[in-house]
Amino acid sequence: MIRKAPLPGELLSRAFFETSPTLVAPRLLGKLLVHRTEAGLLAGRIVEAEAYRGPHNDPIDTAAHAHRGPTPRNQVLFGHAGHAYVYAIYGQYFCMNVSCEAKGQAGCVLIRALEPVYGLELMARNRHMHWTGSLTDRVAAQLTSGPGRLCQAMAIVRTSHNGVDLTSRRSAFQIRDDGFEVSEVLVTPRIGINPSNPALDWPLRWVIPGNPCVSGPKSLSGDRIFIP
DNA sequence: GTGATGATCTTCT
DNA sequence: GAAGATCATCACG
Repeated sequence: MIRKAPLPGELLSRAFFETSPTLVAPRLLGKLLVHRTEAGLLAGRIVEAEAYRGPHNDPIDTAAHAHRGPTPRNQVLFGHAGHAYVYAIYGQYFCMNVSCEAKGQAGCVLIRALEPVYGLELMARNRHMHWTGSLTDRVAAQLTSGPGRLCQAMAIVRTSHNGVDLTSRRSAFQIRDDGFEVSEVLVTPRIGINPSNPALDWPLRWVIPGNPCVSGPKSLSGDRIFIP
């Protein structure tokens, strides 16, 4: 029988995600988002993530899709943890989240940026970019810096991936730990929140400092946190 | 490098 | 009917 090549690292368990997104988001930094496609293996290291809290918290996170309770769009967020929540935004892009918390409670982590690791040429094709064969910092950022860009590069679309269990061995779409260690992260407010939103300044965005693929304004400041 | 603008369409009110 | 967890492009300094 034909045996598929082993995927890098170890699959993250559901327990990893069955807690507050404010704990999950920083822990996801350095992990691999992996997508096994017909055209080849795609994978990127998570370098930026944001937490969106469920409506059971006080005060309510009014920037979160789940803040008014379940709707047809956000129902995945109220199910089991570790599932992909993929939605369309601004008519032409997708954003990819991982559901957190126990079943019945919402909460998720938005994956905002990756550092490309596997399938670079295919990522470039997905992004309609010319592939030169060398991965400069600039090219890496053009591939997967930003939630819309990384979905395009990783071939993530709502119709195929919304609701997929990222913790299943059978899934072509997973998050894995290849042992990469992150010693220091930066916390900042989230990107793209409406200025009139009370949650505008909540420090719920985590990045790997200095990574070329981190999105958003470089001027955005935050606090450094050292992970023991 | 930074900042403004338009594209484009789904979702919820 | 309005807003939106964005991006590419263009002007400007």
